[in-house]
Amino acid sequence: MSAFSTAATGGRKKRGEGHTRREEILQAAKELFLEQGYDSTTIRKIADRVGVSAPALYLYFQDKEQMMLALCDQTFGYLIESIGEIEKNVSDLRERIRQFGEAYLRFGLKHPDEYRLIFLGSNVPESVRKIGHRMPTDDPTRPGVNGAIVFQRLVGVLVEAEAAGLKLNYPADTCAELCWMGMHGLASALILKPEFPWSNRDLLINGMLDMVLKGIIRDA
Amino acid sequence: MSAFSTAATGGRKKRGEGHTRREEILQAAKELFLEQGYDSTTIRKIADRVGVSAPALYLYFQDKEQMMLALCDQTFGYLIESIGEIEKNVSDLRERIRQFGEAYLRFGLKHPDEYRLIFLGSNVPESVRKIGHRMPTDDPTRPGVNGAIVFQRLVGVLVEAEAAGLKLNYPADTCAELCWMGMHGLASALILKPEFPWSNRDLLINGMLDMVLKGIIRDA
DNA sequence: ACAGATAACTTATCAACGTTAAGTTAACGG
DNA sequence: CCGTTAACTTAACGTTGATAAGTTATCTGT
Repeated sequence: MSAFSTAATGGRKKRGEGHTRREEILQAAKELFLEQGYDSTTIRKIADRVGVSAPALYLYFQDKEQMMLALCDQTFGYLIESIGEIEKNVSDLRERIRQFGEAYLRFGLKHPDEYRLIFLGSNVPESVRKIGHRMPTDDPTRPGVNGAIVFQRLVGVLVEAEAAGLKLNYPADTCAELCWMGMHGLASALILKPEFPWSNRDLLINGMLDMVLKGIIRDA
Repeated sequence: MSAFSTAATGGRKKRGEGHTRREEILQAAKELFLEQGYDSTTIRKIADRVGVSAPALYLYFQDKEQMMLALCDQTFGYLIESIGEIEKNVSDLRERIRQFGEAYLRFGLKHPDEYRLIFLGSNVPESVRKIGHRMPTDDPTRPGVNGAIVFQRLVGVLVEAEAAGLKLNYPADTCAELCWMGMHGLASALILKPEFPWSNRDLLINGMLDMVLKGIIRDA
């Protein structure tokens, strides 16, 4: 009776193998979320792609939202990684700030759907929208902290820069907020309105980075 | 049988008075959208508040989305008005740009829900998300152009500023985009994440305005 | 080998949603 | 007072996220 869908993964799992089903569900959900967006990705579509019934998903996730949270944490892990590499490789602090911004931007443009889901809350329940700034101190085991960690790293490098003698125009946290807001403004504009006749993308990126650095760090 | 809801507005309209019903629906929809957001505002809730059945709404609007579009146009009319006043009263062009930015920001913070709906597309169908940049040239009679007009005015003042001798760091349209992106980044951050421990709001606003002007206009 | 126990499912169902079809009522023009 | 039709209503459809309750298959202990 049940038509086998494209990525059905065989029959019932053996005892103790439930976690593999969980990963299959996450994989299918990720594909569908990226293909069709959050709203259009229904529980039933995910279940079909995995090859199980819809209620089976509720054995592994509390609800649709928790699937999204798990996926977002995963994707944002990649951004945290690349930020870690910049911290390791770029010693000049002004340049490090700039590369943070650029990495953030490139990440957003490379993963527009995840970016939307975390930082723009497009068609996502409020609790998902909030995970972009959920603090790790809240409860480090809860999903969704990875979005916030990115911001904390930015504050970190700014504090470090100030300690190293760079003159900031505002307190470090204010500077971090302004920096993030500038980057976020650019990212969200390009992501939300791709059909707008924006001027050259690299010109905008470099312009924004210059603008932010100039606005935050007192000129040498 | 039908329980009269809070704002029920009497019985059936007389012939030719349908447009007043239309306005009642818009008013109820506006209240509910602002109280509960787009998703939570159901057709049935709107109909209840007006005091009619749910399908009656479809006599006046094609669908839920068109109600939102009509409301957004209305609200953005206010911003266009205040921008018009700035154009009339502020002759210094650098100051005019700054006040444009501030007006935009204050407007966004005063009407966070409309802002979200137009510029952030939070829980709104894509066609609603797009009206923030729908060009008036597309079809001036269609609802939703008011969001775009705001941006065009910004381009206008920048072109004017350049003609008047102010030195821009980039082409005028690029400058307008960067300016808007900065303002939008700040507005959307404050609106989407109100529970984040932002530093002082006025400090952020002035900081962003300084940052943008400094980034766009070459120093005198 | 066989009897629970229980992980891993399914089928049936729910209430709520946006929307449509089709019928009803009431106001006006002649 | 009759017919047209604007202004509605009731009933229903197909989908959605989610739950309840039952079923099947695998493992453990004896």
